[in-house]
Order: sequence, then structure tokens, then C-alpha cells
Amino acid sequence: MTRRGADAASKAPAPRKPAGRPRDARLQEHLGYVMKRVYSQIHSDAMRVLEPLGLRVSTYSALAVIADNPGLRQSQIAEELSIERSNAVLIIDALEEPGWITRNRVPTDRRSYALEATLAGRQVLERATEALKAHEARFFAGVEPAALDQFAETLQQIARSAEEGEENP
Amino acid sequence: MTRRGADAASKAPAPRKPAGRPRDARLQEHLGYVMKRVYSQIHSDAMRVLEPLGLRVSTYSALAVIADNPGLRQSQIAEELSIERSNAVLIIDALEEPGWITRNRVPTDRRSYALEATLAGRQVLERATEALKAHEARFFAGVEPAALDQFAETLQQIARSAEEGEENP
DNA sequence: TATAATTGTTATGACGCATATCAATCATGG
DNA sequence: CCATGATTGATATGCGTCATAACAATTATA
Repeated sequence: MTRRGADAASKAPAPRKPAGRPRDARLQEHLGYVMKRVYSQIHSDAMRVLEPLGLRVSTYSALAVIADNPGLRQSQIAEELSIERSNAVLIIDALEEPGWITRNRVPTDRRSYALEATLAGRQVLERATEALKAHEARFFAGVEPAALDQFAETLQQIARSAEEGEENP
Repeated sequence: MTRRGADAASKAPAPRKPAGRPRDARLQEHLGYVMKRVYSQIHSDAMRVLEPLGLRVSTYSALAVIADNPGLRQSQIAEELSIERSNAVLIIDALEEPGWITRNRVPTDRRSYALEATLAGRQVLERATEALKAHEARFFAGVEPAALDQFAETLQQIARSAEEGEENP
């Protein structure tokens, strides 16, 4: 028994890529769609670059914020990276286990930890940052530097505008 | 027994947001990081907009490609959206179940289905496209139109450049 | 002093991605 | 013509990123 529709459809071979209108033309009109495609590529490339160092995109981000701002609390890391506190716990666990950061009790507030990067953590962070920067240089190599600068500037504006929108709904 | 580091850390209150260097300054230097933040916002907004229509971002994308290109096969949908065939099966299932698309057997190739959107599918697609466009208009409202046009142009260049990189590694 | 809020934790599920494997079917080459 | 390779769709499963819910311990507030 066929599970799907009865034989009824096209008798022609599968439509090939036409010379005219691309198949995702409607989607290409959404800036979000194009951004998603580009970001997906960047993300999977970044995972590949970070994997030999034992890092992922999310743990790299957290390590960067911790290393550059010693003493922050977990809830502040979560806020900075726009993630839930519960997810920050797991990410920080993944940084503590290999000895890249320490959770230090705060005498004045026994609920909290002051987070710090260790020497090993700072070292792996520097290597990861260099590796990611090299990847980005390759990834964006096909784009005019002036156009890329303008792109980055507008992206920052969009990001700021979006954050303001979040705070004043 | 404390599970984490012994009491040893900061005696000061949790560091507040400084007036100077932002805490994610290192991350802000990565275009990918800023794109991820913007895209995450767009994605969660889009999910919220699509949810009342019974759609998700991924099913909306597939429905758009199917509706605009009747007769495509599942593997072509997967290729067009840069997703795995196995994941395309689940997405197409989610469109077939509410009656938005049909899987039609192909007499000349009994392995394949020719996919088509139904009237209901085309109708929900139009509503979804309108809702998403309205959201995007609001989301990008704080950015100069000329700057946004330039941004979109460069984003397309980046996307093309990245795809060429995939095909010629 | 009671209550509200905060911090961190654990559990869990949704979603989007990936790989592996398989059966049925079609294409290809000898 | 037949064996083999390739394709199509399906199922199972795991990983990573997201979310919510609930809770205990602790601090802040009224």
C-alpha cells in the first residue's frame, strides 16, 4: 500500500534548475533567510576550527567574556551572551572541567561565584581567537574591504536597534 | 563539601557594567558573533510570528520552495535549502500532515515524489510571507534605507562567495 | 520578620543540525 | 541481460543550542 498520494503527478523528469528565477526567490527577499545561510556556514566553519582546541562556539564566547572580565557572576555571563542562566551553567561546566576557568566563592554572597580564567584558559582563548580570525579572513576574502567595513557598520546599527527594541517593547 | 573553588575570590560586589570597554569587545570583533546575535533575534521573532499559523521557520522555507516550484523532489528541496535529505523528510511530513502539500508518486520513477502545495498551503504561505515582511519592516525600521540596501547587497555577495567556496574547497 | 528576589542547579523538551543505515528503485557498464 | 553503483526516501539517533519549569539556598526589601 502506498503511504503517500496515488500515482498522479508529473510524468516529466524532475524539474532541473531553471535558467530563470531561482527556486528560493521568495526566501531571498527575506534578509533573515540570507543571514541564516551565511551564519550557518560561519558557525559550522567555526565549530570545525574550534574542535581541535576542545572548544565550541558557545564555550569560546563564554571563555572570552570571562577571561576579559574577571570576577563576573554566572548570571552576568548569561545576560551578556543573551542566554538562559540554566544554559550558562552547562557552558561554564564545560569550561571548568578542562581547567580553563575557576568558580570562586564570593564571601559576601554565598549564592554566587566569581568566575576567572586560568592561565591555560587564557592561552587556549588566544589560540582560538587567532584561528577564528584567520578563518574569517578567508571567509570574507571575496568581498571588497570597503564594502565589508560598511556592512559591519550597518550590522552593528541593526544589532543596537534590535537591542533597544527588546528593552522598549 | 563545596563542589567548587573554596572561598577565595572577589570581596567586592559583582562588577557592574563598566562605562568603558564593553564586556564582549573581543567577541564584537568577530562579524560572525554580531551576525549570530542579530539572526537569533530575527529567528525567535519569526518563530513567534509563524506559530499562530502552525509554521516554523524551517517549514515556512520548505513550503515557499515547494509552492513556488511545483513538482520538485524531496532531495531537490534538501539541496535548495542546504539541509540533509533525512531532515527534509521530517519537514515535509510536517507540511503534509496539515494538508498544505501533497506527495505525488512519479510514474516514471517510483522512488520519487513530486511535491505540490495545496490551495490551503498556498494561502497559509501568503499569510506567513506577509506577516514576516511586516515583522522585518519593524525590525529594520531603525536603519537608513540606503544603508540597508547596501547591507543586503553585500550580504548577497558574501553568500555567493561562501557558496563558491563550498563548491571549490 | 515575612516576603520577594536572586543565584545557581537540575530536569526536560523543542528545534535544527549531523551521521549511519537500510530498502526500493533506477542508471550504468560490461 | 545482469551485476553493480547511484539515487530516493525513510528511520534511528546523537549533538548543540535554545527554551521552560521547579527547586533550594541565600540575600534584599518592606
